[in-house]
Amino acid sequence: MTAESEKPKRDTYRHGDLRNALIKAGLELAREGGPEAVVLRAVTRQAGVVPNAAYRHFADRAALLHAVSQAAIARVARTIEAEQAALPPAADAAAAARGRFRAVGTGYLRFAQEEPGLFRTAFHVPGDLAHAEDDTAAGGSGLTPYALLGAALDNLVETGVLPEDRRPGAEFLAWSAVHGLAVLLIDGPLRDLHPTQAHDAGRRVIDMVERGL
Amino acid sequence: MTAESEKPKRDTYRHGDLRNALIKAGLELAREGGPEAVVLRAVTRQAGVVPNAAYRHFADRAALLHAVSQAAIARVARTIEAEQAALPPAADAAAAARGRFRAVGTGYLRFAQEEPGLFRTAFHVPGDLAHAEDDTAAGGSGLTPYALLGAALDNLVETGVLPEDRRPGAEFLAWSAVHGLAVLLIDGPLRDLHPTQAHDAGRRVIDMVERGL
DNA sequence: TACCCTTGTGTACGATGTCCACATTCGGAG
DNA sequence: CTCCGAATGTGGACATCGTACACAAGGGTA
Repeated sequence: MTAESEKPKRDTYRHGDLRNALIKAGLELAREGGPEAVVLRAVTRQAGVVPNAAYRHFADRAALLHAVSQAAIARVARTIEAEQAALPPAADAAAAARGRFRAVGTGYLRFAQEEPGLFRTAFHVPGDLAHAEDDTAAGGSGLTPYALLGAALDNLVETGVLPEDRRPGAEFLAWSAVHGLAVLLIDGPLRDLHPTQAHDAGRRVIDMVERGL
Repeated sequence: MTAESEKPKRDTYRHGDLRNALIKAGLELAREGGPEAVVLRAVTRQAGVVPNAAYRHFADRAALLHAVSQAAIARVARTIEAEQAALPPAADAAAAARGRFRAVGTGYLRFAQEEPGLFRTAFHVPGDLAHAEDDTAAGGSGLTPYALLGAALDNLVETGVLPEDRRPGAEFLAWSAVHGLAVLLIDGPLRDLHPTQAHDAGRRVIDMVERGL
């Protein structure tokens, strides 16, 4: 039991890239077990280093967790981008904008289901969403999930799908609905829904948002 | 610093009502600090009892936290009920049903803002929502928050405000939106919104739900 | 080559959750 | 009324955690 973990035995005294190694190990632990599984000692153990070594790169456990959280947010962004990239060609600009908008929600929800541990870590208290502007939380396009949502909404206005006067604050409405569903799906009563049913629930929520925005 | 807490010095060997005392102390700690502040040793300390005494009433810390969580959910229910009770008389049955429905969301959001620690504790992983049927989570009317929402939706159908074919699964839609906003308000980017603005955001989300249901 | 700043190590401390054996008391059976 | 077992609280111990402090190793630069 004790000797199951990797033992990346280092021959050099210096690690070379500890900071990233710690974040990587943190992501692995967060993947199964969520934020509370990101235990400082476990992370350093996995990196083959003594616990205190972490303090050369992070002020404390909270700082480490924050970095891991940012990395997780970046993965959310990537999933959304992938969802958008996989979209079939649309009839017109308006339809394209709608598709891009819906893909934000779909990708977000898909990530929540496929990687619940990372999802919980990504949006862990406090203010991970608030610092969602840091580029450490961005995906391949350099945009955070929040920024991706904003861009999609802008597009909706440009193509005339969404009236301009409804634009302000629209991200809060959309984000609220989709994030709320994600929580329900992860550890609420919709926890063990079949992926197909879950996808269906996602469709319904996004429908509601489109109608109600 | 250390000697600030109450010292309910017991003269009797038996406490008499430890179980409830522990839950009460847990609620106090959860109030400021959320679920992670419900520390077993701190709880027993506050009850004037040795740590191990808790194990006579709860299997482990998780069980204790669960009980505290249920109590917190009950408070959510009470807040919703109060919100509904304070409603002005409505013109007709349909308007009344609408009011009751909106009050569920308003009360929920109010609780989240006024008692963020308890709110986070109430809906803490895992499955507090799933066990939301226990009567330990019910308010004065004997209904849990979830049941209150369901009842309000039923009422909406009865009075013809909501088409019957839209009823199934409607609680998920409504709950998703409102809960998502609550999270945003508590530790998302809307964290430090003025209460008035927050209330406004709540109105907008509930509007969206009504339109989009 | 010599020095110093960065990075990793070792040891130690207080706090936490939980286990085990023991002490105290209440309530019912005789 | 007494005694005894079940319920309840105590005391001590252990592994693990986050973190502080002093020290060691080694790489970059003068």
